[in-house]
Amino acid sequence: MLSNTAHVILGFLQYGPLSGYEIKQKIDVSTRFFFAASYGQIYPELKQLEHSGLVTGTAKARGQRARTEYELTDAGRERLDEWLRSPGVTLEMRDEGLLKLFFSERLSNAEITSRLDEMRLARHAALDRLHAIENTVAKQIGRSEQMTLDYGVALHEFAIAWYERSVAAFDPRDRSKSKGRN
Amino acid sequence: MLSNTAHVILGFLQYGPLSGYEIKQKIDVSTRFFFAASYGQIYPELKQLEHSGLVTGTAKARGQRARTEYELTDAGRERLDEWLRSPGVTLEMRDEGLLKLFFSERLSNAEITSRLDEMRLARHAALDRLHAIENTVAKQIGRSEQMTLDYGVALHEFAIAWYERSVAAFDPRDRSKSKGRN
DNA sequence: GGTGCCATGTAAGGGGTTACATGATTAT
DNA sequence: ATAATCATGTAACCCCTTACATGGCACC
Repeated sequence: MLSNTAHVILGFLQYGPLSGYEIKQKIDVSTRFFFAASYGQIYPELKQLEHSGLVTGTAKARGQRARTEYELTDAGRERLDEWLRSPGVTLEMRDEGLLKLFFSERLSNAEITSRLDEMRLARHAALDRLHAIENTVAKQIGRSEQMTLDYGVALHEFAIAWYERSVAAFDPRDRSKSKGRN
Repeated sequence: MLSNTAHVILGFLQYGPLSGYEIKQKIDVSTRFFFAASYGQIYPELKQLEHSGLVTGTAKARGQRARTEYELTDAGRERLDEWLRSPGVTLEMRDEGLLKLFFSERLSNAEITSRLDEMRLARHAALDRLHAIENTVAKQIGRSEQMTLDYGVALHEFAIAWYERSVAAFDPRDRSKSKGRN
């Protein structure tokens, strides 16, 4: 069984050879908001994928700077396709803000609306990052990549709307208090 | 620094003493959809929290069946409050279905709409579980707990609507294909 | 007497992050 | 010259899940 990180690597390699560094960059400007990965994961995983014969690494130094490009083998492409054609099972989320809200029974309305406001601002920041990505790479990405970006935007917007509704429910008279970005 | 799991434990203990088993049960019918935990986490964490003086365990056997009830110490309550009053930082999600969609550039429309349909059904199942919880415990839970349940329902409904819109975008003429639950 | 729930735990392993270490190259 | 970026990697650690192990109790 391959980890999801392994599948992400295979996924990016389907369009052509990449170095570990480049894969990390791609993740940071695309899947990051619903699937992150770090170097500490990527480099060892690449070696293991090579060991299993799903990718091959080729030394492609740039000047004196060492660099290894990886590309899919036939087995790797097959494995990727198999994964893509099977149902996606894991769906996890960890939302510390929501967790705090859940346990905030004893807090004041002001305190709770502060948390909600912070959550809203965090979502706005995430939205900004997505919009920035849209503006830089959106022209060169495909249909399904565009869809996931779209989902991200819609999701954050949904959350923002929900926070706003909740704040209003806590604080029906005073609508002037929410800080910034309205 | 306490882990989120530790905070969840403290959070549940604020309303009265509980055993590890009971904490796990509570998690499964409440925070589970945005924060899960297993026995392998809970029992060791309880011991560590006791070691740090944030909870105290008392043997409360039921007949011959061993049972340890934990309750918050003053330090534990203080620590919980501190956490509740600070901004919630971590917000992660891992959505394997979305990940597959992202890499599905080369798949057929039928294949992609299959994935979307599976995702939709999974969300429906999650919604059913939330509604079941609402019907059983909703009367005895507080305002902020109710809000998080609410969020869960709204979130799944948002996702379902998005999947439906996306399937329609792929398959504008044939609206009859989506399997079940319409 | 078996099934299912109550109740507690541990061992092994997976998956992941953070911090650190090293060095080349490019832009300012 | 120096900061930023390219590029690769490892060690330590954290958090968590799965599987296993044990046994009492209740109900049919």
